[in-house]
Amino acid sequence: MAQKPRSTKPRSPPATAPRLGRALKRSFFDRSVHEVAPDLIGTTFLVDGVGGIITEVEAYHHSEPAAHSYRGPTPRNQVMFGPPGFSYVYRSYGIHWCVNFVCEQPGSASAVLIRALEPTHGLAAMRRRRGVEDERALCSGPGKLCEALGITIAHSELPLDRPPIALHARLEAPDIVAGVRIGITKAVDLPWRYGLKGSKFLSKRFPR
DNA sequence: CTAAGGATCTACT
DNA sequence: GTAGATCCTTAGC
Repeated sequence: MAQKPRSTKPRSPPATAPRLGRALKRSFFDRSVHEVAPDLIGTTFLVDGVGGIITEVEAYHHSEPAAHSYRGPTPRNQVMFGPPGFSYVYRSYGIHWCVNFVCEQPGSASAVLIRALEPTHGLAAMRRRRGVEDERALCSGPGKLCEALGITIAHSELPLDRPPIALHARLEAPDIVAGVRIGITKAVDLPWRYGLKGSKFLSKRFPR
């Protein structure tokens, strides 16, 4: 007698991580921070294989007072004054780490703050590090995503195209929204925050 | 809403 | 040197 057609195959495997685009080279960052920042939306950012799709960033330029580089080089921000394509990690509010990608020519002192990701790779590691289950709470803020990816000051001043860091190009052009930056008290009106339109993985909604 | 938390920077002595 | 303010945030009330 024919058996019931119930599945003899193993349960469908866990959702596989999305296919990755080509690896980004350091030269990707050798452009205006205002071009690089929106171009980062939709790219995949991994640290030791853990990470996801960048959904939210902010641009900072030395010419405006919200930038750490505004008052010139210091021990903390000196990597911002160096060549593009390197990481800049700083301690925020004495508690969290935040990661930036340095852009433009040496001396331009501009960088993109990575503010949120859609987790796609290494979800178990992220949940363990963050101590929360909800996917939307893993990387929805600059401090949260550093905790989820294991980023500390040890990850500052590293090249963005070498392990442990990897960046992969987006496969399709995303719809991007812009707005004012979050958490700053100076130059508050510059619309230099960029986000993936409609994403559920933002630190905060973009006003319509 | 606010505390937590510690480095960093400015403005002085 | 040292005091005091600030800070690209988050979690929890």
